[in-house]
Amino acid sequence: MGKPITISDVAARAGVSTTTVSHALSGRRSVSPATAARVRQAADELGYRPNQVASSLRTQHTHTVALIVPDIDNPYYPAVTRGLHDAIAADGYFTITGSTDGDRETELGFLAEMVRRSVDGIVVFGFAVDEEDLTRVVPARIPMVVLGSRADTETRDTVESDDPVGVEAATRHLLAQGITDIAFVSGPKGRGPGDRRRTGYAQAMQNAGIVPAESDLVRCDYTVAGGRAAVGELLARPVPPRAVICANDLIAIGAFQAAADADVAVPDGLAVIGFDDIDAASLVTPPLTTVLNPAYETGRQCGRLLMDRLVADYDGPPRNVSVPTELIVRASA
Amino acid sequence: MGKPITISDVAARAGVSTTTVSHALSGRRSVSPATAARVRQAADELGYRPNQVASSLRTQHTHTVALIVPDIDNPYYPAVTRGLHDAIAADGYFTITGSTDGDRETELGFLAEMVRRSVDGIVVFGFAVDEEDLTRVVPARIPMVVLGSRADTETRDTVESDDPVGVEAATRHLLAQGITDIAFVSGPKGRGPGDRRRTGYAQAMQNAGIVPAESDLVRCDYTVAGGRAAVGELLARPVPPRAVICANDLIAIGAFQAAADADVAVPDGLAVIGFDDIDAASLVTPPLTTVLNPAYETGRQCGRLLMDRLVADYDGPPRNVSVPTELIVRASA
DNA sequence: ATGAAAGCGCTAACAA
DNA sequence: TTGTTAGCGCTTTCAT
Repeated sequence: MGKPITISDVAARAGVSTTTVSHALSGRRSVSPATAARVRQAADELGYRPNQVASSLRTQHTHTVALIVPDIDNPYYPAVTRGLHDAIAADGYFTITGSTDGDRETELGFLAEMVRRSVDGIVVFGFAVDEEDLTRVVPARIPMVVLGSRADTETRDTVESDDPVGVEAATRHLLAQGITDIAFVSGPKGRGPGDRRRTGYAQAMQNAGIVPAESDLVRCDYTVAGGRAAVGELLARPVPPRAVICANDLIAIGAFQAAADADVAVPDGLAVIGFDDIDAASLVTPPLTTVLNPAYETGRQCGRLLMDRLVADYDGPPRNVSVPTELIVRASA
Repeated sequence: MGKPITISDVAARAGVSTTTVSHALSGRRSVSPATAARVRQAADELGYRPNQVASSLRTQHTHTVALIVPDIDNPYYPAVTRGLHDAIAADGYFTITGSTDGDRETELGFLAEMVRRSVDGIVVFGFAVDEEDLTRVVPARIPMVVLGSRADTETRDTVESDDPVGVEAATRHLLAQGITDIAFVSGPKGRGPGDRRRTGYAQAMQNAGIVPAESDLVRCDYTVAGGRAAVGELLARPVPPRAVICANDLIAIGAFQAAADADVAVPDGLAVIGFDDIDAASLVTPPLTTVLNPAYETGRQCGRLLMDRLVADYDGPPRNVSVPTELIVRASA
């Protein structure tokens, strides 16, 4: 029980060389059926487990993919993780995960450590690292998929959900009901996906020939409290908007609270649309109309891009994958 | 750029042996300051990254911990993951994660693969594997922490949240308000944590000298739809209960819907208490009173137990850690 | 304070 | 079809 069994132990017991054991078990070279059987039996009897570390050192492949996210405990990322996992598990790859709090030093340190560990591929949700950091710290030989807007799409494989398209659909959904007085609640300037999402709103309004007032764009933190305050102010105006589209679901749920505060009914007094489709979206009252942020599919696409290079030997130019969002119509709009 | 830099490259450039480079960089043997400086400079100039796989093969330590969960996309597990991560990151350990869908073959396969990869420790949320599987597939030399009720507490390090204590507190919270007509909504018989949680309810009732009617225990799936149906039936009785304690938050949110269906107000007509404190618990209307399932702390304790054996060289008998739950009083009860 | 050399366990030329 | 041998890149005795 003390010493692990090695390939030599198996070779000795089967009366063959280690080479033959290796090939008998991996099937990478033909071995006579009789020998193969003897080897397998010896391996079974000894309870042999090939040492993957030794194999990795020799082959230079670890069958491991690193995933770097800001916070594994934020519901969006577990879904990505699951998608990635499902896309690579079939090829025998596993995921090693790092949660960085979006801190640049932590991101860089984790990237460096993954390089040391010879991971075969990397998926980065980089909040703080920039293109220059990536090229400096990750050797070009390691395939990498970059998410988030800081990626250089010319030189990197990237995956991105088409948030503007989803918000455009959301806006049209309101316009189709004759609602034109629509405000957009974005996140803090320059932080997070709010402004990118807003472009979909702007586009739809423009297509409808409507020019939103400056005052129809407001900002707050990506939180329930932020949404409640921001939409509260909106509703206190002499002419409050008839609908709000929010940069994420938490803000939208804050909008519910603001409406309750102001004795405004949702959706009749105020229509509310969120973004993400978090678990709570279908559980609140009324159920929230929102844009599905396809986290699982995003993770899956990351895995596909990586596997294409690692197992399918794709060696072409960088590819930029866009993952479709989808408007989920519930009761709030 | 093609070839990675190895320790020999550094040694050559610094004009010393690889031994000295190793020691200069690791500090495991004293090196003259002058030499150390030359080595560090050479390493810097070449952009040397020690190969962790080679190091692992030599030292037999991978600084990697495997985490096996049924579904990384279920909000409970990411929180555990985060706790584990935070407990081991300081010591330079990383986590490799597998999601098994609670399938026995998948669990076994993943365990075997982790053994092949020489992980230094394992945390298992095993739904399907039993004690015998674990001993068979995981060598005794690899420290392991087992969660979930199938673990043999005599021989294994285990971590478990004290769900019954939390539910007992929840029950007392109702009793203190003079509410005695309390039903408990558990999960399907023998599946999941429902029945263990119910023991806390039974205990509190007994302590109060109340014998719940047989009919005050009902069962349903751990879902919103399940809760809605089960509590719907409860409310349709000639004498409906004045309160329900639910085996998880989803069931409790289903109870909200059932109350709305029956035109019963929460909490005045029906008090509702859940379990877990999922994100949605504070977002629904009214905010849900629930028992906090300390997922993060659970993960952290797993990490501590492992690090004690891996880093602090603890070699004593198995330890069984109980993580405290906590009643979170909001508006629903 | 430093180095030579062995070897962790495996795979893959190359040879037979 | 099978074996011999040389490493993958590092750490660690053992010597000096």
